[in-house]
Amino acid sequence: MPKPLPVVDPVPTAVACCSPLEHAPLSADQAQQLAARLKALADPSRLRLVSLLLGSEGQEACTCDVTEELGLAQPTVSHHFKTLAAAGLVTGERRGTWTYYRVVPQAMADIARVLDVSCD
Amino acid sequence: MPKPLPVVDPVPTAVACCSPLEHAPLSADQAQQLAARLKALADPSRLRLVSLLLGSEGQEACTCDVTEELGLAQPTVSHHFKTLAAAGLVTGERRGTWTYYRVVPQAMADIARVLDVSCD
DNA sequence: GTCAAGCATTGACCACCGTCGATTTCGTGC
DNA sequence: GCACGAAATCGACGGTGGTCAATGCTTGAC
Repeated sequence: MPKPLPVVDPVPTAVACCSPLEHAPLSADQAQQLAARLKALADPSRLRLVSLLLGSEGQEACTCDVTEELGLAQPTVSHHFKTLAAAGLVTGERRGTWTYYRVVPQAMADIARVLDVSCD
Repeated sequence: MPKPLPVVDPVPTAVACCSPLEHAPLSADQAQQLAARLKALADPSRLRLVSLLLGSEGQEACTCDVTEELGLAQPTVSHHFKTLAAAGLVTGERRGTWTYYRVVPQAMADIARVLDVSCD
């Protein structure tokens, strides 16, 4: 196994009121954790994937639904879903032949809150 | 010139009330733009850099101030600052021998707003 | 059981990126 | 002018990541 896709834990639930970026400087570990989540989002294909999920019927979609729209091969889409899931940004549920993915809004909001440094 | 560091423009000022991620699926171009900004943040060293700037006296610092704290060589820190500046996340101002960098809060907030999809 | 369809996994290729040593540029002070 | 210090640039190395073809796995239908 070349690398077990670290599976980021829940999300560092912003400590106090504002962004933890402002106060105590990020430790190397904290920075590593946050960077892992941001890196999962920092790809055009994955951003479009998230966007497609949010804009789909019932805010969910299966791989075959988005493959064509993204112009990517099926394994590539599957790989991106795996990356997003490992970061906790989406969840996948198998229903029959298809696997339906949906965004985890809380995970997105948590990241957004950490980045919002305009509350001072 | 190996690549002119695309210098992302201002920031796509979120269109309406909520995140543009939810409505019309991101175009390839939009996704590319947003990914470029996120990629600039999706690195542990650069996150710590931002954090150090925000936590510094006057919310600014010069390269020599943070080099030691990050445990990186001076050219590496300079490179990270350049990356962040190209994404519009920090600005640098030369004052005498030193160059002082500071975070652009609005740029951070704009990214945060795009990612916050919890308003539906 | 067999077959077909949707997904996941593997392996490989290529590009990009983080890092550093060496060098160069810029600003200050003598 | 010259010397010193801070920062930027250059060149190179190693690692990571996005992509796809080929393959394997799982589910549902017959």
